[in-house]
Amino acid sequence: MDRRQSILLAAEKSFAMFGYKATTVDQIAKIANVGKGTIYTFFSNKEELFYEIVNGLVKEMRHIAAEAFQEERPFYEKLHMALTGVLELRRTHQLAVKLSQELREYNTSPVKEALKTLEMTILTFVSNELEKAVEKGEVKPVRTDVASFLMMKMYLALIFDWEENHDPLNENEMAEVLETFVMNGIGK
Amino acid sequence: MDRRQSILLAAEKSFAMFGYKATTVDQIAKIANVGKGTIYTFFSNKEELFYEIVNGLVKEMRHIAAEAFQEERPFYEKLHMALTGVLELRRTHQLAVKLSQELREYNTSPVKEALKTLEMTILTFVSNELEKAVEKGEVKPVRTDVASFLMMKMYLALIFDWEENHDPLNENEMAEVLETFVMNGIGK
DNA sequence: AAATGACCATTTTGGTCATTTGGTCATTTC
DNA sequence: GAAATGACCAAATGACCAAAATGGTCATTT
Repeated sequence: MDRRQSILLAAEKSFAMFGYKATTVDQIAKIANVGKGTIYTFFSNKEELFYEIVNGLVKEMRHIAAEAFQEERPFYEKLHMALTGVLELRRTHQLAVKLSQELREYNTSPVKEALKTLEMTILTFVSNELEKAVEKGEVKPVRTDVASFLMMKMYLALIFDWEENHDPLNENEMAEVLETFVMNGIGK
Repeated sequence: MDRRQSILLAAEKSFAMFGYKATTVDQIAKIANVGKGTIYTFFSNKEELFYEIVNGLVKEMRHIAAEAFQEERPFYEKLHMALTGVLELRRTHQLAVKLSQELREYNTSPVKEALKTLEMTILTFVSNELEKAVEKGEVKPVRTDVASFLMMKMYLALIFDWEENHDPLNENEMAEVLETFVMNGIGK
């Protein structure tokens, strides 16, 4: 079996199980059935290997978002599908979950980078799509960078923070209030 | 001078300078020119004393928000003034700033509580005012709990997180995009 | 009756040192 | 001879422990 591939698989498994800090290169080598040195012929160090793994997640997210925006629908429906899809992955994917926990607990610096990358990926994607929508005249002209930032923050807040202090919302309740703020506002 | 008062003053100064963890009861006593035991005749322990101080901040915030909402203006203008005012205090008040730093660095648990209280205070206030506005017919009917949560999160995000990865916005740029999302949405 | 600080149990700190870790490279393998 | 390996090393980590500091109490003082 492809050695590089089995290293990546082993690393993904270990990072997802134990996080970045608690994963040792030795361990990855063991799981991958590979000498430790071999890892360093494919990756220059542990951190690079880690980013390679994270990059997989990034691609997965972009894929989900891209699929949502590919459909023939109103802008907001596509946006909603993309953001909920991407953030649901972010919320359930074992690696992503483990990394969030590690960040809270240890502030591991490469993990911070990684999660920031994930967020930036989503943001960039949304920002581009919003720009297209503005150009097509589907939505009002707005500062797309700020607007997409706010939209993502709203989704993040409802999906990740709401339940901290409130009873859970069902999908419809969430969708409804988000649509209000994004598309119509609460003004009369 | 009133002993209780001078203890509170000393505590506020010390918490604001060094944070909760790094402030010792001995130190407070020294600054207040008071025996350590005296502190325990007024406050049952360090934590309670701390909450007393935090409560001061809470009151200050409520005052700022209440003043904003007292004016005779459209709902959104009052909301904007209240939130920017309150969050500006939160962003500049030495104690609040120090506590945020302490939370990031040490996750000190009473500090976490305290900052959560601050956030809850703002949220409750906004929620109540929004409810009034809905009843008066000034804004659309919405789930006020979720709506106020989202509005606060938007303001928090723009005021505290935006500059992490972007060039600063001036007041007008901020106000403009926030008004769009709160009152009008980006839909045509 | 109110204030105090010496006192105590518990926690935190600072420093040491054995163990572990990321990374290298001389040797082995195919 | 190119690729793989694991023994090896310097650096980082964390278990350990003595010493210091801390929150809180209470017998004594004011």
